[in-house]
Amino acid sequence: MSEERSLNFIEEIIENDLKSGKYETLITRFPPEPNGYLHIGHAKAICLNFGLTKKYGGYTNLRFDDTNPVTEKTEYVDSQQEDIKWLGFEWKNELYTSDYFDTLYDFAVKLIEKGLAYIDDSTAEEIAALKGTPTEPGTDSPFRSRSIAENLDLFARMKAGEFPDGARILRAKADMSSPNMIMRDPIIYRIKHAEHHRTGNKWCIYPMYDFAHGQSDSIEQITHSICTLEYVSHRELYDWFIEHLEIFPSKQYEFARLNLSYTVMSKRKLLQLVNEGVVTGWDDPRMPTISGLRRRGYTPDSIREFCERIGIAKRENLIELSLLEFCVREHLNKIANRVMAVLDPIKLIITNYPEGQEETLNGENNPEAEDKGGIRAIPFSNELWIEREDFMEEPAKKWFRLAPGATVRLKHAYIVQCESFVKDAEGNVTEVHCTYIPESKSGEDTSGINVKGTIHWVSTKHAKKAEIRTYDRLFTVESPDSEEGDFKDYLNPDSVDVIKEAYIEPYLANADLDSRYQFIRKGYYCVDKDSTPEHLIFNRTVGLKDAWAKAKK
RNA sequence: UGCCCGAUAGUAUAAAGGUAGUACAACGGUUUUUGGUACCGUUUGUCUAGGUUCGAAUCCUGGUCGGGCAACCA
Repeated sequence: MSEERSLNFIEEIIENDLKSGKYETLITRFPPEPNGYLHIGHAKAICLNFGLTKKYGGYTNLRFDDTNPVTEKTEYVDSQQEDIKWLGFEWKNELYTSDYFDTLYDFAVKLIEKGLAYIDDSTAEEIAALKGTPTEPGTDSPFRSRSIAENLDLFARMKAGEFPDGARILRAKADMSSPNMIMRDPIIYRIKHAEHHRTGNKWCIYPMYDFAHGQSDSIEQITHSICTLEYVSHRELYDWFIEHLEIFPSKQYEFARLNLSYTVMSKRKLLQLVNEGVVTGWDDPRMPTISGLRRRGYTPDSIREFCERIGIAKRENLIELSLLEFCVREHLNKIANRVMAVLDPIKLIITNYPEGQEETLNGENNPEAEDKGGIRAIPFSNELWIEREDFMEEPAKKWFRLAPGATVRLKHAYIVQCESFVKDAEGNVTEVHCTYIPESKSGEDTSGINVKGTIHWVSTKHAKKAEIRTYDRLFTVESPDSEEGDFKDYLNPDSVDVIKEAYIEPYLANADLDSRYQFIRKGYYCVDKDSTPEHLIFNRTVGLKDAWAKAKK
């Protein structure tokens, strides 16, 4: 409990600000644009912002940064809220930048009145041409010296809808020769005759990000406005507006965004995968979205733990997927009931176990749980399904499983010895014939025999069928973003493998959407949302560590 | 070419001028009715060249490398 985790740089700033009395209450915000689904990168920002106020007191607002009506939708607002709640966080106020459109308009008027903003009639191309380059200063627009009265009049008429899209824009009169390109008279309002998901057709001019974000922070008295590194150069402008508008001085701090190996994180690319049908939707279990991870079987705890472990810093990073997988295994190991499922079946026939005889075995559900998770009944008979890969005609060295003459334990049941096997015309093994040792029954073993291997099984007569979807990384390379060519050139063709008919023990027939299971020796699985009682579908969240698979290489 | 940000094991992240630590990964072992878990151990690091200092990952200077900035996107 008393882990002395050192502070990250943002926590240091906050502790100093609180200690010095600069602020009494910490107020942060999480400000997504509702133009897509939230992903694991957002989870990092969510855990940071909400985690900070959880730790130091104060509160966190949820603010939808909805200043661009053409990309935003209510569908996204809803999904984003669901995902934040699912992660386990509660916001103080649900707010929208669009709530501030009137105030923002007034701010713009104030800037014009102070001679710090002007209407520019230039085209986008002309503005770009006069902007200069990083090494050469920009040139003043011919409209820069317009009178305040004319600017006021034109701005009012922009708002009134007198001009078509692109005819004019409002720019801040900052510094056309600033070494910071962002300061070269940034555009702050543009004309867009578009319907907004909240304000409808009330507006036809919309503020740009730079003219909305800092002011919104200020209105909400956000003390620490935390964003990612690409906004570093915007900070100068952020402060400039606050200073000239003479409003509450929120401060912006930047941290490095999360990059995860074997996936992509930009909304644009994720949207592309969805639109082009590469994946089945935003919640495809292979997606790094919160909804995808949820459907995949990740728990909120494991994602929060992951965000905790990756840390907060300012250097670019690429986190290994194996850390995320470690976090989910660690949690699932504690909470998932163990069950048996055979994914690639062959028959095991116990020749000395009377045909037609059955017995019910007891299996503890989770050896990691305090009460072992309780016990469940497992039906046993003379004919079982076992995993094809658990039998080897010619055993490799250090092979612990079934092979001619070899003995193994059937989990929760008896020790069996392989006597013979049957192959089909193609040479594939179809049946393994064994004898069992009656006095080796699990829990009451008096046989004195020790076996190296234990394998899982399902009684053929009692087995239920299920579809099993096994997922793997979406891309074949660690960083699809930084490879040559299109990122889609590196898609993993085997990112999903569907087994239509696997056999599962009857206990699983009642599995519900919230349950997590460990299929013994295979991995962690959950019920997919498409599953029905008639057609059960399980998704593999993550496989178990497999020392044997490694040893084979 | 200008400005800004950054650089510590394979990957992340600590060490606020004083023993370079932790986690994941990798490797080896013990335990085990999951080749899982748990536990133990091993390997691997301060970008570079100078300077300040009794002492530098830390401060200073130069260089190198990586990233960002020229959307009527956020």
